[in-house]
Amino acid sequence: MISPRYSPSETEHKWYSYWMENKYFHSEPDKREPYCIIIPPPNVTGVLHMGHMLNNTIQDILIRKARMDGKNACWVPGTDHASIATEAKVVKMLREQGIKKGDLSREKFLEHAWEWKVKYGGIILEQLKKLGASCDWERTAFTMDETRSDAVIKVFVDLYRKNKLYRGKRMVNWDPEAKTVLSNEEVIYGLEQSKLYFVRYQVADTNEFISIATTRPETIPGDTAVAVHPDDPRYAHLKGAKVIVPVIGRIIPLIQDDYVDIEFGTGALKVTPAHDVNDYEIGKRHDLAVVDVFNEDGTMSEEAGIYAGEDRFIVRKKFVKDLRDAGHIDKEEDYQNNVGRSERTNSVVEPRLSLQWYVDMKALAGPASEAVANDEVSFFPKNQKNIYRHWMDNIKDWCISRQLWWGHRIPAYYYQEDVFIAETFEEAFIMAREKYPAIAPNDLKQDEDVLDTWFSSWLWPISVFDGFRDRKELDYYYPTSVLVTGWDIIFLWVARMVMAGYEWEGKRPFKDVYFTGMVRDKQRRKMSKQLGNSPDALQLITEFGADGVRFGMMSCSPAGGDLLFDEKLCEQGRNFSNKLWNALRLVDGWESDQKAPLNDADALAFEWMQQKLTSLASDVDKNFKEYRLSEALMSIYNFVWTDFCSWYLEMVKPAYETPISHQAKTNTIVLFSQLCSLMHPFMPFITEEIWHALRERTKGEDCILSSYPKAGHFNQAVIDRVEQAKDIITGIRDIRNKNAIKMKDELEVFMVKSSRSVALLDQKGWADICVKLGNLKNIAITTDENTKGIGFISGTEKCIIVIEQVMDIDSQIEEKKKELIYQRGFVSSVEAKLNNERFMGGAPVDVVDKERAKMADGLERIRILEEDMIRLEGMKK
RNA sequence: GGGAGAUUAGCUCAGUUGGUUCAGAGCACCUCGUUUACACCGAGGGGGUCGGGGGUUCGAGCCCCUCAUCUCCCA
Repeated sequence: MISPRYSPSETEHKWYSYWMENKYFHSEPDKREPYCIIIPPPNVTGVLHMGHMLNNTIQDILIRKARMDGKNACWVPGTDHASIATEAKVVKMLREQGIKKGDLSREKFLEHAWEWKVKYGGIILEQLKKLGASCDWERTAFTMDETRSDAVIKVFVDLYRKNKLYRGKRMVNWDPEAKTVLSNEEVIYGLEQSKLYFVRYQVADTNEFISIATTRPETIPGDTAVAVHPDDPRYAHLKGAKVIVPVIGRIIPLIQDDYVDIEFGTGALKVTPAHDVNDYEIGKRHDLAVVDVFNEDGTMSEEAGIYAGEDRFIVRKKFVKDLRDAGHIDKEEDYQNNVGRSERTNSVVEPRLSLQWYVDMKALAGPASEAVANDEVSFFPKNQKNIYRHWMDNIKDWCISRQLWWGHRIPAYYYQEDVFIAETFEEAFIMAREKYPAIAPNDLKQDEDVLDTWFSSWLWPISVFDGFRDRKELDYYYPTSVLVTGWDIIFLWVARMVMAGYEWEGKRPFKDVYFTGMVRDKQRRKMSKQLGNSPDALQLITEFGADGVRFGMMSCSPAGGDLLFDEKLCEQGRNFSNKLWNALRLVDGWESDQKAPLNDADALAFEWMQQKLTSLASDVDKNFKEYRLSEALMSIYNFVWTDFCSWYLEMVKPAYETPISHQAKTNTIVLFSQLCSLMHPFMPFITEEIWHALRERTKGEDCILSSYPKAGHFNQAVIDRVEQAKDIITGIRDIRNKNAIKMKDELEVFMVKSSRSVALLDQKGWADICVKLGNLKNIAITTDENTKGIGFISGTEKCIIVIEQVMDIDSQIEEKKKELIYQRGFVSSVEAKLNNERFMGGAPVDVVDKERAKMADGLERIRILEEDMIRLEGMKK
């Protein structure tokens, strides 16, 4: 006996192992059409969160569907090394053990880091298995493994030789806590409460003062000019003057520059070229000195001249006090300004001048921009195209060095003023020796920095196939079919992959990009660790089953739209699993009779289901093509729950302790199996379980490999006839409800004779279905429109239920009245159209014909309603 | 400051190139129900001036203008 509750945990484990043992997820190039997805590599430090669940469920759905479509499906999994995050984790771990990073050599530190990676780096991949992810695990890649590292180094050297990569001194975003540069994308700006200080600078050799406004008084020691707008009359007389930096005493020029905003503050600006991007530009224009007042950890430098070694924010307070004591503060105002913080460490980002490696993005952007513009790479949803184009049009060079140890060390080797770029030290040394014959190996120093993690992920579609060394697999799988990722990394990752694809392969890396939304909570807040509003992913799986969670994530996640997550969605998924499970219990419990022939009603019910299932498959197919997965899922859900369970199973269900015909049971199993196939990509575990429970399967005859139901022609007329039976049955049930007629009491129903009603009753099995589900004595044609009873309309057919006693006639008359008003409105609106010369002249013929049909139907319904009302009035007396 | 998008039932969203009175789905809600698959259920039902205003058209949820509100991206 099967349990009345579906319990997912054993089932899920059982089938995942089974699939793995049979190597169903593994792909090798062959003659079939490939369908390939590369996973957005999760961070090795990561644990499964809601975003991963959504994203990977989508990929799994697509890859399973492709597999069932007969394609050679390959989903390549892997992780990325996440320089900053991982290094931070390792440093923290070491600190807990009492080891300081600074005390370790680079080699020793990396040993610890690798140890950490081996121990914890695979967690997230194991978690994906719990979700049901059908990745080709034999292909698991890591951005820092040998193959991927080789690709990174090759690409660096290649770009350098092609002159698309350079080293330059630029203002960068500096994270003083991680002591590394950050890309623009890694800086998060937000409004913060701070203070605007008005500071007086004395004009040299006068008693005059000029006041500037600043939020960063601690950078005053780095001032090398004060700037005013050339058109500002307030300061015109100071042209060519010099001013004295307060407290510090340095004499600096007063300059005029268009950049200054006359309206802001006092209209005078302190210029600190070392610590502000705009000031740096001004400095270049006026040939100003650059005084760097900070160390790399955000403490004051020797050059600052004061408070050397103390933190910038502590110094801010101390220095303000000094200024105040010396009478240089005019006033202080509360002020809100945009502050950039490091995405990883949350420390305030410091603009800093430094020598870094850059990729010349303008040199790479052309084909990548073009490809998306002309849909060679198609974005879903489309609106991401604009965002992408805008970024491409305003592209900035990509700073790829990071001052860390965990990552790919930059293959740049320095000697004196020269740099040699080569894949290996040996090669670089040979190059160096050609120029400097006397050089010794120890004289050639490799760059201390590593490369940005994205500099390895942008190669992912190529490097996972070892494409920079061996074309065999690349030629088969590349370009990949679709990339599924969040829109938040469109620039960091997607755009750069497209660039890399064209740069090294001359081809798009993927055909489609499906951008998922962000997972948010019910209040639309992004899920985050800090807020603690993110449910434990694995806990959810335990509670609702992987299928239930997958259903929950997908049922409500429109393509590209944000997903407002609610556990209730998973609950709905679990309930759905249970519904399926009980449908299995029902069918499984049927005793079948080999000799009994298939009756007409069961035959019609089956025919109806088959036709409707083909229609459903057509919808699903269309939705898949447009990545409308949630719509595809919901249409299947409705079909299974309503059409299959509530209608079909009730139609064929045998009476108590009566066997069902063998054919009807077989038909039902065929239908149920097809539904399992349809649902399998969304809910892989329970469908595989039911598939096998329905009947014996031969070896290898598994749901995961079954053929996905295909779109095709279907007989709409058959569908419509049974749909009308459903409508009539619902009408009967409604009248039962309203008149308190028990389901047990059999009723007699007549349909007034018309060509349509006759055709319906001529359909074999049609009346039987109505009789069974409506619990009728009989349903038949009558020519007597005045048959005593209560009438209702189905489509344009008048039906009469023979009843002696009608409850609450007034409210039923009221209902008819409302319906009549509605129908009259309908008819008059159609009439207005038909009487409108311009409509008759302008509208296409088929539209006019439709209007005429609407008119006729409407008039018929009005006629029936009016008669019904008269009859009801008559029953009152 | 520049740009993009949104506004449809209590909530979350569909609504495909204007053409059934078109206003839909799921959830939530209300009434009834211990019929032998399932109360994680069954049957039935109610609910919206499609943000406001104007325009184009024979016809507008859909196209145009305008106002309001919100969200996001970039600086």
